[in-house]
Amino acid sequence: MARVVAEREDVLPALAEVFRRHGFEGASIARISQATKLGKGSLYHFFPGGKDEMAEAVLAHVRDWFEVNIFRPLEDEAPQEGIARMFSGVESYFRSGQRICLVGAFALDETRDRFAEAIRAYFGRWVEVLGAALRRSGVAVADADRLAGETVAGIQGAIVLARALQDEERFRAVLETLRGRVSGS
Amino acid sequence: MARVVAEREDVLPALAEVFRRHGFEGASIARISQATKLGKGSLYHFFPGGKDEMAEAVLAHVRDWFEVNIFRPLEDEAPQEGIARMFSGVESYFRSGQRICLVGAFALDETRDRFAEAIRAYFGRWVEVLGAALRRSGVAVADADRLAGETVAGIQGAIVLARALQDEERFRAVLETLRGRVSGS
DNA sequence: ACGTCTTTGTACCGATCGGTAAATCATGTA
DNA sequence: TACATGATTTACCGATCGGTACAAAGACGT
Repeated sequence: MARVVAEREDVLPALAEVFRRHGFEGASIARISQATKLGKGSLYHFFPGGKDEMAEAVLAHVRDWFEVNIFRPLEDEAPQEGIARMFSGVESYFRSGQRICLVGAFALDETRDRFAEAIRAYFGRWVEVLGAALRRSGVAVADADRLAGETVAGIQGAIVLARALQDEERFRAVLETLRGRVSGS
Repeated sequence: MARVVAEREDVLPALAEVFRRHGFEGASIARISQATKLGKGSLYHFFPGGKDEMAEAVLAHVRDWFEVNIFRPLEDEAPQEGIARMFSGVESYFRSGQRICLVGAFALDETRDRFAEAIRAYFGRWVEVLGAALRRSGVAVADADRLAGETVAGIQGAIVLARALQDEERFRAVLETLRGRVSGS
């Protein structure tokens, strides 16, 4: 009874990796079946809505992870600590740019329209909660939102750049610079 | 005789749009045929190498545009002018984040491996040429490369963020901030 | 008008696509 | 042991995938 939910949850990380590597269109059911070690039958048993439901579940799973490990600390802890936790959390989560941001990737092509709400919620909350932390740390209200947007954009761009140049040091360098921006000025 | 090349060139913008909207895997031959108004026969006549050759041609075409409109001005003009031209050029080229960066999108999923050289060359040259302009404008050698990377990453991230939030004002705001970074500090 | 070379439309190929259906298997309970 | 319920395997569906073959049509110099 609890096992059904548990097993579905257990598959989400592998499922997420397929979507990350191949994108929504490139993630074929055959590939998903292989990566999750679940046959087609089981797959459609756990996700009757097909690929769309799988992607939706993965997006929710990612969102949950960020909620617990990034967003909530930004809200609850002291600004400096929350922000420091965000940078280190992001760096290890994205494996220095070797692992991409699933939500960011979905935002780029036409699959964005299919999952518009989940994508908007993820980035909207990130910018909002980081902006609030910045305000609490003394950044002027007029600058906080702009600085939050610059930072989130910078992280997403760092992933693109690091993958393009195949240089994870570049990812760390950009994040280091961003870290200086939010604590310095 | 010259017409053959000319027609192939004429199709590249429409071809690029298909890859932009659907990604490499999502850009089916049927969709490409429809967008370019070229039948399968003509398509494989102009691009005997199939989809891979089409994508390669599009990447080269994009590269050429940036070479002429962004990279070379950064090299040839005064640093401030070249940089200003870069920002305004990028803003109109990406249509305030409504149009994505094809090269950046390719860098994210597994199609990166297929076109690794073209992708690396594009971003490598961008960072390099922007870094050189920054050095000429007086930025310390130690900071120029880092600032260039931050800027290019910021632009890529701004596209992601603007599309995710469906807010082109956000794109302009991030670019405005980046503009201040490279001229200010 | 002719022959040549480029361009196009169309039919077709095997493979794979996402998804369905139903039979079978495993498991826990009464 | 008998039964119910959840989980899995397997075969199959029509549609579409990327790509090929080839003949008809068009363009063009002579």
